[in-house]
Amino acid sequence: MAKTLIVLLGPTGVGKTDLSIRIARHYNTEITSSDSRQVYREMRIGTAVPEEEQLKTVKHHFIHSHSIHDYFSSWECEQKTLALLKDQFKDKDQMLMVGGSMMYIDAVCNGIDLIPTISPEIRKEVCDRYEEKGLEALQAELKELDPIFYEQVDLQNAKRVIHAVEVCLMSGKPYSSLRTNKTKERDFKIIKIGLNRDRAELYDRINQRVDIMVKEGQIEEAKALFEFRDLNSMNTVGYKELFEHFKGHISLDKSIELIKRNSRHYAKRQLSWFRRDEKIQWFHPDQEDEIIAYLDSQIKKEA
RNA sequence: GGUGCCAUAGCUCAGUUGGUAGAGCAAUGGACUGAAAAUCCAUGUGUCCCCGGUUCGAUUCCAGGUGGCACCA
Repeated sequence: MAKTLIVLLGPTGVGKTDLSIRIARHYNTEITSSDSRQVYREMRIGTAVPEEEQLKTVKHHFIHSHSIHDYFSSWECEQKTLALLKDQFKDKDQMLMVGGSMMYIDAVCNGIDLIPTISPEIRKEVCDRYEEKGLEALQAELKELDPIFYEQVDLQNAKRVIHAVEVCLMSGKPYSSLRTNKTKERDFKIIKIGLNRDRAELYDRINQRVDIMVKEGQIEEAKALFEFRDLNSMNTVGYKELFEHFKGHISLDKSIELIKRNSRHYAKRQLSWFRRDEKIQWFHPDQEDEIIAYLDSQIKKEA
């Protein structure tokens, strides 16, 4: 039988976690996470990590596996997840991957190109130049270093321009020459289940979830991490807004309102990314039986 | 009960000396290759409270009604 990776994806707050437990138990398998924030053990309430009970019921991987001080990226996600799957598929036919981080999912399913990790020195150098001379200077630099990518990139997006320049400097090659645009072959089958619900309903759930997080101690959790606010891992919805409040820039109510709005925006961006993936079969989270039936039929299909 | 003010987008409001309207926020669509819960781009959705009157034409002016707020009883 072909080994199968079941991917359960969808926007934040849609209800992936609860369903994932049922699916994992149905196939008597474990869960690997594709969530760029739940990997960090210092964050619990604000990232809506699965409940203790759920973690006990089904073994999870890449939940709280790293510290906010660690470097983690979609490349690590791809490498580590593939290694885990290789190991798990020795005695399992199915594995379940759950999470909403678009690029992480993409990295595992399709792979990403080999690009050098940017050294802190280069990152600082390029970011400083951006601060001092502005976006236009970096655009001009990119035009010199990689005229091909210069034509493709969204020039208004400073992060993209900065990163392209960094890669060129780091590798000594044009960034575009490292981008193969090829999908990597996997030696396992992939079935993608997308969860979605009515937009108003989704936003309602998101808003309510934020209120619950606050009740459960999100403010205290964020306060304890305030000193690490400059870490990239702390550039996270549910924390960065509270940091603004701690700095005295906005009221507590305003920061909570912003957490809700930013979560909604994130959900919208996730849907926008997922929509173009034709391999995703979409369901409402309540359609548990339909989902299991669909998975069963797909697993059998090519076997 | 009386007087005054207000009623325009999902919300807060601006505006039209009479030619069917626009800001902020919210919202919507999109992009995305090692920071991605990041970052960037685009988009105005409307019985201008209701009913009459004046007018070629009323969201705008006038009368009445309804609702809200304030003050006086």
